[in-house]
Amino acid sequence: MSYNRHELIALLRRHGIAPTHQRLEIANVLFSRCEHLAADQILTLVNERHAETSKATVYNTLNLFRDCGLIREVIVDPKRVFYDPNTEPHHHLYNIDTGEITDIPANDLAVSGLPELPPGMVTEGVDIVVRVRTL
Amino acid sequence: MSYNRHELIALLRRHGIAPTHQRLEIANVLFSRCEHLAADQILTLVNERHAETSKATVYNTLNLFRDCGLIREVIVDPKRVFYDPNTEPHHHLYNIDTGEITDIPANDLAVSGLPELPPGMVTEGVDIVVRVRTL
DNA sequence: GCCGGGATTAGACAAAGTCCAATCTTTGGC
DNA sequence: GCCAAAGATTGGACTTTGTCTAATCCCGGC
Repeated sequence: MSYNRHELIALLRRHGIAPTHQRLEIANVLFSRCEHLAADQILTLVNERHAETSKATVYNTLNLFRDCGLIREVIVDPKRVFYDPNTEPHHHLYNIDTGEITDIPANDLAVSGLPELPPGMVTEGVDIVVRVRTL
Repeated sequence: MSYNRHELIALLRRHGIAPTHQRLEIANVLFSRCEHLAADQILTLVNERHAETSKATVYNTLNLFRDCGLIREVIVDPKRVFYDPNTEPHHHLYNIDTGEITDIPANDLAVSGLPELPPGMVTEGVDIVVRVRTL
């Protein structure tokens, strides 16, 4: 799940996103590690060598990537949104002590007994969060 | 699920919470309707007739109620936390268009295929959010 | 009714995220 | 390769949610 510059450009183009400098930097940070990062962490990482990307751009870009299905939002911490470069169907393990987030593949996971949806509604997704604590 | 003043006092006492004026007002707002309310909505509702409860107290009280297991936090909207007076095991249906939150009883709902937890960790809870959209 | 400890308060503060208008880049047509 | 238009980026002000603090208030036990 690590990409070189050309692959990143292709990835963005495939999603209809113009590959600018800043977007490539942000995409690189996201896809070069398989972690769940918050906007402020991404802002720090992107500007680690040379400050060249603003806060506004980081937020714009993350929202854009999310809208284009390139990344997913993970909402487990009321303080901040995390971004997940893994768009395969999966769920999350959330350690409420450390804040650590781990993926749970959706493969052999099944939910039974969900009620019928009210008419005129479509399911957008089912998110499962297993909240754990260090003993 | 509606309580009179005496029942509310008993409810707080049972959870080891001193029943003050403001706490009773807040408990009343929470338990007299079976909705999922955010802190700012509770602040408004509590002060509807006479302004008598401050923002700080609303936040203090909600955190206290949550820590004592009187209410539950629902984290589905990155913008604000909702509070749920229903402490029975259940999950949530979240309409991403309207923001409406509905309970899904956990009775006949089962999740199979969850992986083993890493050693030294205990499950604190499993939250399922079905995100729906109005067609 | 008095007293002490816990509860409440206004308002300052903090952090996450949005908005804006000016400026800079990218891109497609030539 | 060059140019203009469309789109992207920017700093900084702003908003919103929630926390903190130190002063004041009030509840319950005596």
